[in-house]
Amino acid sequence: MDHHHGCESGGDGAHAELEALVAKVPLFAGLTHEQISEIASRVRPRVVPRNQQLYGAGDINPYLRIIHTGTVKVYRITESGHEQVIRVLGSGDFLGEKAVISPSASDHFAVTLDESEICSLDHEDMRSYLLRYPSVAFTMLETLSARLGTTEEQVSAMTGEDAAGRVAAYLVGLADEYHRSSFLLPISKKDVASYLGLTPETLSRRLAAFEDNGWIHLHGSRRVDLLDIEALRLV
Amino acid sequence: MDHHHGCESGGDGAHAELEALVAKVPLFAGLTHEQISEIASRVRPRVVPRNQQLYGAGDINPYLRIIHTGTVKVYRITESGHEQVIRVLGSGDFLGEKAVISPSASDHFAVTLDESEICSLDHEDMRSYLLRYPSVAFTMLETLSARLGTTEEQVSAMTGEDAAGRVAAYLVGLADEYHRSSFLLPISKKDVASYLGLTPETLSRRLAAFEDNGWIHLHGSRRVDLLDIEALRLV
DNA sequence: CGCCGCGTTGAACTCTCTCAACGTGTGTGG
DNA sequence: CCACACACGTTGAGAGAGTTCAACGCGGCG
Repeated sequence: MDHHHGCESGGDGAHAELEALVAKVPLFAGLTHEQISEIASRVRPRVVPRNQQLYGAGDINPYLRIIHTGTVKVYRITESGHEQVIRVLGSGDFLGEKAVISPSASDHFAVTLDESEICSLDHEDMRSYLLRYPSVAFTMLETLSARLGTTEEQVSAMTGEDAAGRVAAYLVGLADEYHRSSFLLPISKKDVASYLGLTPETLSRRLAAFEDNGWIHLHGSRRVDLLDIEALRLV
Repeated sequence: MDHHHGCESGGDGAHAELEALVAKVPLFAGLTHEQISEIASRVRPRVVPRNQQLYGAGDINPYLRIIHTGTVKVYRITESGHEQVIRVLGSGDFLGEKAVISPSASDHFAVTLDESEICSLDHEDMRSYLLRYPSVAFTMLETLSARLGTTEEQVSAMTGEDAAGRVAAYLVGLADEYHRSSFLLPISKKDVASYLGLTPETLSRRLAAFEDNGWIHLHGSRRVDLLDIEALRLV
């Protein structure tokens, strides 16, 4: 009983372990034990090292991937060669749903930022779950709908807010998400800049200005303390 | 058989008409005749005059709306009072799905641009169809996934392309959609500017520059002829 | 027929990007 | 374990693109 890749050492033990993992995935919340078990039997768990590309533009990527631990960055390269970070995924999130829903070559890239545990599901299997288990489809609708809302807000922010406004909103958003006013940036400042549609230089200047105003405090290259959230909310 | 406005005047005739209407909606493609009939019996058709607001930010909007004819503009007002056009809907499109999927106050506005025939579905009913008819949920997933892709591209375009590039891409996109190099803008130039994240002044200047280059020809306030699509594709 | 909003044009301003140089830290290989 | 290298991050100065403000012509809806 020892298989090669990572996770699944033992027979029943590993399977039970895998079921527990699958049961924790929000996408599969609300399924019965049997249904979870069925899915777990077809899932391929894997430990992916840091900085590994999961797929790139042009790839036909046949898997829905679910992140158990770690972080994944999804980005796109524009025609002008400019890198645009689309979103950052963490525990419980999934990616690759587009390939499941409407198979076609991917137009973006996905890379791990930390060592990550990721489960892969063949898209034929996933399709069958979507059609057989309405709650899975419904949860996926919830997720896509929420993601669409976020992306639409991003569009508004790009044109409606200036650099300072976007940076401030981003920091306040992180504080809300973590329920803390001191936190580590989930991605490098370079990537934050890309996500906000700014150059690294501009981001650096805005952060420096916020610090001069006494609104934030920067520590090391990732830690941020928000000292005056109200001031930041007012842009 | 003369009904006032398509709606619910007569008995069977009107119902059969309504079924034919529902059967044409992409969202309900693939359903059996009985299922279509069930949905048709719960649908509320309505003719909406031009420039009528369907719902606004803050409203709790309990309907999924399906557009049979006409055009609807969906937009958002940013904190700074800036209007941002999110998308423009036409025949076969639906809106209000967010209220169905995760009920909450709307954060955007929807207005008719032409007189439009629009069917409303109570969100409890729609929820039940989503859970009972997997193909409906799947089609909705397809739609949301495609819309998400479009919106993500919009984000990239906002930061990766300059004004000329966005205007050119928009014009070429319309030509592709209509399969014609001469067409009418679906919305006012003011709204086009908002959609592209520009001021009306900048849009006007870019269009004038394209016309000077002999790439396009403007006629009246809405008609556009593309004279050199290749030049436009190269930005 | 009149009016309001759309669209256009002009000129000045401001914000961000670009280019460049320098400091830092992180990961790697000797 | 240390040294080096490369990518990240910061700071400065300059240029360019889009916005803003203002005025005016035009057209469509009431």
